[in-house]
This record gives sequence, C-alpha cells and structure tokens, in this order.
Amino acid sequence: MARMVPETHDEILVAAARRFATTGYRGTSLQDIAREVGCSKAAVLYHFANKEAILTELMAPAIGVLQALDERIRAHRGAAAQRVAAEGFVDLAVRFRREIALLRGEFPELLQQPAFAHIQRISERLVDALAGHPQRPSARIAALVLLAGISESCGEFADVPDEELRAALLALARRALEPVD
Amino acid sequence: MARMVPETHDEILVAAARRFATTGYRGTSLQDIAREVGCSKAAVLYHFANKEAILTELMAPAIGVLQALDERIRAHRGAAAQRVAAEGFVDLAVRFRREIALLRGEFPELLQQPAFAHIQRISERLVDALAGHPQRPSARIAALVLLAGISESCGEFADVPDEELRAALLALARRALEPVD
DNA sequence: CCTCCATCTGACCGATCGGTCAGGGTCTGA
DNA sequence: TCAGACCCTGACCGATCGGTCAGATGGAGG
Repeated sequence: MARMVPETHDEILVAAARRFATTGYRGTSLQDIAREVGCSKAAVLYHFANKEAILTELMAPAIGVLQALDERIRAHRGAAAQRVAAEGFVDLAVRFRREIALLRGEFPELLQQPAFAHIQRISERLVDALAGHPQRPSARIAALVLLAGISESCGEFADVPDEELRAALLALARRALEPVD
Repeated sequence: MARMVPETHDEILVAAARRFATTGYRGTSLQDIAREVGCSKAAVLYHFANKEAILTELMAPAIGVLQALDERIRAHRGAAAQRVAAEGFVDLAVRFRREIALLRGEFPELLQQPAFAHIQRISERLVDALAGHPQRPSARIAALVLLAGISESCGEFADVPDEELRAALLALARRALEPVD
C-alpha cells in the first residue's frame, strides 16, 4: 500500500473535481470521493481538514485569477471597464470552465460560507462593470443574464477548443451588452 | 387547531416554494417546510406522498406552459421557429420566474428523475430552435448561454415589473441570438 | 535494532435526512 | 348518539451524512 510519487492528496483533488462536476458539491459525499480514490473516508479527512477544504483548494487558482481581474476592472471606468470585464471574464470562464462547472447552481449557498464571502462583492462589481450603466435596469439584466449564462453553461462545452469557445463567447458578449455611450 | 378555508395543502405549497427558492430543493428539509407552515413533518407527508410530489405540483403549471410552447415551436421552421422560441421562452421565464428560480442549479439532477424526463428533450429542442443553426457551434453556444442565463437569473428580478422585464429580455435575446439567414 | 513519524484503517459518534405508523382529536351525516 | 372520514401528532425507523479517534502499518534515520 506504499504511496510513491503520485500523492494521495492530489488523487483526492482529482476525484473530488470529477464528482463535484457531475453530482455537485452537496450531492457528493466524502465516501464517494474515498471510493473513487480507493482509500478510506478517514484517509480523505487525513489529507483535508474537512469537506469544504477540498472545495476551497480546488477553487483556489480560479479565485486568484478572479481577484486579479477584479483589480484590473477597478482600475478602469465606463467603456474601458466594460471591455476589460467582458474579455477578462470570458477568458476566466474558458480557462476554468471545469472549476466553474463544479459549482453549478450551488453558488448561492456556497458563497455565503465565510471562505467565499468576498467573491460575492467581486461578482457584484463584475455585473456593474459589464452593465456599463449600472443603474439602467435593461443593462443590469443583460449583464446578469450573460454572467449567469456563461457560468452555468460553460461546463457543457468541454469538447469545444479553448480558442473557439473564447471567440464565440466574446462575440456573444459584445452583442449582448449595451454599449456605453 | 381547526383548519378553516385556508387549506394546509396550499400553505405547504407556499412555504415550500419560498424555501426551495432560497435554499434550493435539496437544501430544504421536510422539517424546514413543516416549521414554516407551523405543523408537523408528518402532516406535510399526509398531504403529499413524498418530497418530490411537492416539487412536481409546484412546477406543474410552468411545465404545462413549457409543453404548449414546445408544440408551437415544432409547428415552425428556421427563423419563424427561432422567433416563436425566443418570445415564448422569455414570456414563460417572466411569468414563472419564481418557479424557475426554485430549481436554481438543481436542474441537472432533478431532470434525471422520471417525473421530469421529458423536460430534458423539450429543452434540447428549445436550444436547437433558439440557435437557428443547430449545427453551428457559435449559434448553439449563444442559445445555451441565453437559456441558462435567463433560467438562472430571472428569479433575481422579483422587483422588476413583468412588462419591463419581458421587454428587456426580448431585446437581449434578439441581440444575442444569431439571425437565421 | 529500535524509534519516530507519516499514512492509513475500521469502528464509532451525533445529527439529520426522508419516510412510516398507530393512534387521537374533531367534524359530519345518518 | 355513534360510525367513519378527515386531519394531524409524536415516536420511531433505517440510511447516510460529516467528522473523530485509537491503533495498525511500514519506511527512514540514528
């Protein structure tokens, strides 16, 4: 049962990502993950403090990029902020479509956990930037639909090459968003 | 504890709709619903065969309208089908935004239950019709993002009047979808 | 050889889940 | 007055959840 180079820690992450993406976070038990790895549930909890720790480690890279995007957006105003937000978010969605997919629909509750508290404010600023006119209802609606739609569906396009998906989403964003005068 | 005109059955439906919309289907226990109604969990299961029965009864009107829309779409081709699908789905989303919202993100698993099996095929046809060119990846992507985005976010616009929301979503759909030549 | 430490296991914990069941009120109509 | 339908309750069930714990295993270093 000796573990060589391939660390159990990483195997757990891979297995968890696969399960979370198919049955969701809450729909996946530690036992499921353990079974897929081929170890005991206790072994999973030896490598991770708890279930949430698996998710946060899984999401860490995507969250880092999201924070960087947030800072870039905040350095701009109006049309420039809108362009940066659209391009940045599309890029992020394409690169991390797997990670985003595994949050499918569990955003609302998961985001309320302290570990993800700041994500909520970031996404609010993202909507504002995408809308261009944050106080115009139709602009806000377009931005929110686009954001939710990309987040929710990008996991479906696992078979579309990165570059093609990015181009299609960017073109869609440009069409969907109301231009800032 | 005598029940007069306001039937417990309906109170359960109202309470369940409220809880499902805020914490999701799986995130809501029968105990939660019973507590909100002010009765025992056993009383809830007296009025409904099981938890799923509450959801199906809650969704029945929306599903009926969706099926009617499906038949209308199938009676058209190309640009006409695209227009019917866009207008029909926007209308449905606005009217039933509450019901759609309470499925937030749990679509994938819930749809696999036999009671919702046919919904999956309907939504596939809906995507095809919205895309216009079902075999063109960029058109499919736009249709899927729009469909997912509206489904996922329309519950957020509880304070926007029906007519204003419908107009905004319809304008967005026209911009987002690629026209059928 | 012995010790130490990282890794892992099976047994177990309390909580909660959806669901069942026997029985007790209460109202109604014969 | 009494039978029966309706509505509801508390107690209970087996399953599963996330998480804990004492101890077994096995390799590395002195």
